[in-house]
Amino acid sequence: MPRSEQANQQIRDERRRQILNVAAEIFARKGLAETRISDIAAASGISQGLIYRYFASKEELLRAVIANALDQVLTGLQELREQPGTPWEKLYRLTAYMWEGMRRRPAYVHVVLHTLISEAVPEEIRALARRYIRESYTFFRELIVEGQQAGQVVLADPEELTLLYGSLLQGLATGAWFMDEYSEVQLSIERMLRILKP
Amino acid sequence: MPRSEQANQQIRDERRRQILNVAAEIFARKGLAETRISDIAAASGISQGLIYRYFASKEELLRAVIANALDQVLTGLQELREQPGTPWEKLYRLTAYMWEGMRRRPAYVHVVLHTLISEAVPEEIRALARRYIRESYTFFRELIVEGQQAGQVVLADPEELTLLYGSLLQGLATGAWFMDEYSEVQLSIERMLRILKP
Amino acid sequence: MPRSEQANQQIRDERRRQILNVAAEIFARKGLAETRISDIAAASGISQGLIYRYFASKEELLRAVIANALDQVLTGLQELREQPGTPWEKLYRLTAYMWEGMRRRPAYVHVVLHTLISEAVPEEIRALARRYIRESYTFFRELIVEGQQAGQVVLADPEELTLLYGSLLQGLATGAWFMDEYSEVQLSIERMLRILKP
Amino acid sequence: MPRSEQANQQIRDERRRQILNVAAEIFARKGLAETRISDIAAASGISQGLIYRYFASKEELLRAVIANALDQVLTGLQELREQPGTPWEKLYRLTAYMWEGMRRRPAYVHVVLHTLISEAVPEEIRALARRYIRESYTFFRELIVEGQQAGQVVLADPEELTLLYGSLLQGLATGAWFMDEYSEVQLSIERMLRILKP
DNA sequence: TATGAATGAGAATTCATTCAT
DNA sequence: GATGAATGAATTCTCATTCAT
Repeated sequence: MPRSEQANQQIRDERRRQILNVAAEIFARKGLAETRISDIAAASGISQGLIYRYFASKEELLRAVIANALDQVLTGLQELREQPGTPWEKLYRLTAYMWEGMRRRPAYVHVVLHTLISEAVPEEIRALARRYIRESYTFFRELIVEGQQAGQVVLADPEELTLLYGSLLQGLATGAWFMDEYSEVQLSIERMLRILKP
Repeated sequence: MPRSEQANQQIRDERRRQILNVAAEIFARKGLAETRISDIAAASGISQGLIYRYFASKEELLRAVIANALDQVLTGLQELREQPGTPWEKLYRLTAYMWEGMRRRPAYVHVVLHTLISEAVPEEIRALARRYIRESYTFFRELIVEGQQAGQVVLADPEELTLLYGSLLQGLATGAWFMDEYSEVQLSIERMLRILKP
Repeated sequence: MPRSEQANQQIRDERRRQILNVAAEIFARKGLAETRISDIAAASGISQGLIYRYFASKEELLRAVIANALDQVLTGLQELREQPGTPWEKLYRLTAYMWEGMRRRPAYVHVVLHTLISEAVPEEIRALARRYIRESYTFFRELIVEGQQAGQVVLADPEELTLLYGSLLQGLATGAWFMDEYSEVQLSIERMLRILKP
Repeated sequence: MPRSEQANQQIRDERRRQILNVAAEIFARKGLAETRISDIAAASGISQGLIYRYFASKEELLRAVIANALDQVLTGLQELREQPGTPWEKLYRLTAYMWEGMRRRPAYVHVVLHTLISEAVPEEIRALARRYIRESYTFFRELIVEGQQAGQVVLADPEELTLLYGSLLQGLATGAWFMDEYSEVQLSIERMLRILKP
C-alpha cells in the first residue's frame, strides 16, 4: 500500500525545510564554493543523492536559502511598516527587530553577506541578496526622512544617515560572528540610534 | 658576480610583490576556494609553475597577502600612536586614516573579511586576520578611554563603544563594496564619530 | 478464489507486455546505457519500483525485449519455411516479410542493432541478438542454394550472396531510421532481389 | 629552460591525434553513453585529466572524432570526383574506395553509425554525422544518373537506386563488424554493383 | 629561472535499485 | 500489489601541484 499523497507531501516539506536550515548554517560558515554537498548531507543525516531530489544543484540550494532569508526579513519589515507610532518609535522598533534577527539567525545574515561579497556566486543570486539590503535601506531611509520632518532625527543628508545606520547594523552583524572577545558585550538600541540623534 | 646576485634578488622581490598584489585583488573578489592559481598567474603575466617558486601553496599565498595587509595597518597605527594631540584629535586622525585606507585599498579589507568569514580558511591564517582586527580595536579602545578621561567621549562602557565604532567602520568598508547605489555618498568623519560624542 | 487469481495473472501479463513494448521503443532510440528506468516507468504510466516486480533489472528487461523480437521473427520464418512454391517465390515472400516487419516494427530492428553494436551490452544478450541475425541468414542461405539448384539464382558463392542480401536488408532497415530524405522512396521487392538474379 | 614553442606544439598535436584515434576505437565499440573517459585515458596511457586539456568534454571529443571521419571521407570523395573515366568506371572506383575505407577504419564507420542511431547523442553531433551520409548519397546519385545517361546503369528511379546502393554499403559495413561468421567472406565489387546493372 | 604538460585527488551529479509504508 | 523516498556506487570534470625540458 503506497503512502498517502498527503503523507508524502508532509515528508517532502519537512525534508526540504530541514535541508534548507542545515544548508544555511553551513553556507554561512564556509561560503558557496567551500561548502561541500557532502557536508550538508552529513549534517542533515541523509544521503548526498537525496539532496538532489529537493534542489537541482548546489547553486539552486543557495538561491533557496537566500530567498528564504529575504522573505522572512521583508515580511518582518512589512509588519513594522504598518505599526503606529512616532518616527523615532518606529526607528527604535526597526533597530530592535533587525538586531534581534541577527542574533537569532546569524547564519542567514551570514549567507547573505557571503553571497554579496563573493564574485564566485552567480550574479543572479547576488542580485537577490542585494535586493535584501536595498529593501531594508529603503525602509531605513523612509523613517529617517519622516524623523527629520518630525524633528526627531538630525538634519543631515538622508543618504549619508542611511548608509551610516545600515553599515553600523551590518558591521555589528558581521563583527559579532568572528570577534569572540566582543560577543558578550551588551549593546543598547539607544546607543546604536545615537548616530541619528539631532 | 655580486652585482648580478643583487639584481636577481631585486627582480625576485619585485615579482613577489607583484604576485602579492594581484593575488590580493583576486582573493578579495572570490575568496580562497574560488580563486584559481591559474587566474593569479594569468593576471600576473607569468606561468602557473612560477608562482610555486615564490609561494609554497595557494594558502601560503593567502597568508602572505594577509600578513602584508596586517603589516601596513599596524605600521600606520603605530605612527598615529606617536603623534601628539588631544584624544579627540587622535580619534579623528585614526578614523580618517582607517577610512582612507579602506577607500584606497578596498581589496585588503576584503581579503581580510573573506578570511575571517570562512571556516574553510586554515585556522592559522584566520588567526592572523583576527589579529588585524584585534590590534585595531585595542587602539580604538585606548583612545576611547583616554577620550572619556578628557571628557571628550561619552561615558559608556568602553567595550560597547569600541564595538560600535569598529563595527561602523567595518560595515562601511564592506557596504561600499557592493552597494553601488551608495558608493557616491559623501561621508564626514565628524558624522562617524558622532557615535562617540558625549 | 481461483477466478481472481486468474484475473490477476491476466493483469500481470498485460502489464508485462505493456512495459516490454514501451521499453523496446525507448531502448531502440537510446540504447541500453542512455535509457533511464524512470523514462520507461513514466512512459508506461507506472512507478519505477513496479518495474522491478516484472523485471529483475534494466538488463533483464533488455534481454526480454530482444527475446521477444527474436521469437516473433523466428515464428514468422518458420511459417514461411512451411509454405509451398519455387525457391524464387519463397525468396520473394521472405524478402517481403522481412521488409514489412522492418517497416512495421522499426523499434525491434533497432534494439537488436543497438545491442549488436555495443560492447557495453552483456555478452549473453548480444549472443541472443546475434542468434536473431544468424537464424535469418541461415534461412536466406538455404533458399539461395535451392534457388541456384533451380537455376533461379546466380551461380556465385552462396556465402557471398547471403551476406550481400542480408546486408542490403539490414542497411535498408537502419537507413530508413535516420535518412528522412529517403524515407518516402518506394522500394520494390524485385529490385532488392536483383542482387541474386542470374 | 622551457621547451621551445615548436616542441610544445608538436607534443600537443601528437597527443591530440593519439586521443582522437583511441577515442574513435572505443566510441565505435561502446557508443557515447557507454564510453567512459577513464576507458579512453587508460587505453591512451594518460591521465583522465589530460584529456580535458585537449577536449572540453566527452561530447566535444565525440564531435571531433566525427568531424575527423567526415573530413577524411569527403576529401576522398572529392578526389574521386575529379578523376576521369566512364560513369561505370567511376562507380567502380567509388565502391572500391568506400569498401576499402570500411575495412581499414571500421571504427570510424562505427562511431558514425552509433551517432546516427542513438538519440542520446546531441542533435548537433548527429546532424554532423547525417551530413556524412548525405554527402556520400549525393555523390552516389550523381554517378547513377550519369550512368543511366550513358546506358551503363539500369533505368529505374535514381532515388531508389541510390538508397539501395547506399544501404547495401552501409549494411555491409555494419554486418562485417559483428557477424564473425561472415567476416572472411570475399566480396567482389562487381557483385555489389550488380544492383545497378541494366 | 621559467614554462606548460601531466598527474591525481576530490567534488558535483546521476540513476539503478531497495525498502518502508 | 504499488508507490516514491532514500541510498550509494559510479562517472564526469576541475584544479592544485609536480616535473621534464
